Amino acid sequence: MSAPVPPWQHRAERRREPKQPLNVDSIVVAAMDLLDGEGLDAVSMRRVAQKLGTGAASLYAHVRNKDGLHALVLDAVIGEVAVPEPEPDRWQEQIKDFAREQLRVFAGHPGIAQVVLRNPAPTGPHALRVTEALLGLLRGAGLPEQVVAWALDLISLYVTAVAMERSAFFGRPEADMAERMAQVGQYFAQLPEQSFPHILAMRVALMEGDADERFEFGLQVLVQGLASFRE
Amino acid sequence: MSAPVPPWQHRAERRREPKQPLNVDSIVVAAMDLLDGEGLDAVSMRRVAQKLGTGAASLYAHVRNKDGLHALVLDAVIGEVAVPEPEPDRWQEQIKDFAREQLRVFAGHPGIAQVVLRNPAPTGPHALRVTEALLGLLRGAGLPEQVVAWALDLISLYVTAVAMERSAFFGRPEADMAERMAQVGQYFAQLPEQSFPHILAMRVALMEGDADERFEFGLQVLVQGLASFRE
DNA sequence: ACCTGAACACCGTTCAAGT
DNA sequence: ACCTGAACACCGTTCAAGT
Repeated sequence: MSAPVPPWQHRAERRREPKQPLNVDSIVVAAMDLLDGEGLDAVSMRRVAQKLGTGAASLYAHVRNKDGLHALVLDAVIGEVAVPEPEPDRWQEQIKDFAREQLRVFAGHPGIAQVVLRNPAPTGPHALRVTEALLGLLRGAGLPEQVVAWALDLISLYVTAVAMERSAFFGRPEADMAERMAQVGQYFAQLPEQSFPHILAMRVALMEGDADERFEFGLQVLVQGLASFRE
Repeated sequence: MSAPVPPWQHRAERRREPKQPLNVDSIVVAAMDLLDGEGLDAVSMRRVAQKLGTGAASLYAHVRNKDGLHALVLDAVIGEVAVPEPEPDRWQEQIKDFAREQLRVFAGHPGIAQVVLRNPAPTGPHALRVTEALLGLLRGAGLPEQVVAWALDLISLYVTAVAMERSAFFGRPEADMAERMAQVGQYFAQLPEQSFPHILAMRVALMEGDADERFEFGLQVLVQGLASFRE
């Protein structure tokens, strides 16, 4: 028979938090907290473990490795993407809406786009749901089958790349996008005209438009380009 | 007067290499060697310094930090991109050729595309040369000025994103792209038909085409989409 | 089966000290 | 001005040992 544990020791053992046992869900939640607050670089095995009151080694019983954890976080993020019911008459606008929605969600989790670009063709449950929905939109648009299949990847790639560009400025309030572009504008203005006539002539147009306008332009090019494949 | 250095000590001091003094060029060359052989992740301050027979701290007299070094390497890579003389009659084909050339160069330096996505709008001397040339192509195409300006970014973004996707498979001979796609195909085939009718119906088309065919499809969508803006 | 601390082999960057 | 070693504060992953 062992002596009962005195209460001050009891409390010392669980002083941090209720310390429920580890599981995949709590790991993903902790990882998403770090992602949203500090960006993808903060989602390290050690930081996530620290947030859960344990050591990095403990996570390996629940996730294969850091890439596996990032893939789980990515699917959780994709779970936030709302998908529409197809209305074939307005397929162009629906594709744009879908792309805007996906960009909005990705932009809310800075750096997550990088996981997509490093792990092409995600196959988590939520990614499948979104793929199915986007295929539904494209198949109602009167496009050849092969165009539908490749357009799926092309649209995702465009949205993902834009999302990654945007999160490049995360956590740098001083050197934010507007200021950076102003600096580039100054720089262009003082280039030698003989070597860079086009850049100098286009100097104003090159700086025109905020991030959203540029994204919209790309969407317009995409859907117009796709429409040229209609049968 | 000090005694002359005995020859065995003299040799001991410079036993590794001729050990010419550090400078930016030799640092960039060493970094590119690592990049080409092992990918961007190998281009660390410590590995580059090791290749030059010194310590990481010594590099900071010549480059601001790791991001600065990566930016210098990026511009050196862009220096390999050949640019054409504009022939306005075949602007669509010239834009495609330019994109193919840029992808070819980026693919030869695995991971470099990531530097572009993290540092939008590169302004190194070679980047300027390429920008000037691409603007020349686009301005001869009869597109509105604002379309030319935004198309410049859009084309670069597409090529960069594809390059990054491709280098995701660098150094993994086993899980190479073809095998990965075959696995995805198997996975799609066993999905429940009620939940994923579009994916199942499109299963063959989704797997069709190699990386180059998909890139060409995207180029076609881009130039067709741009052409819809002609005045 | 799950959890842990310690260890291993890495990082980027700073700094005082040397030349 | 340039170079250096050591230090600091981080990494991912493995492993023997615990429960």
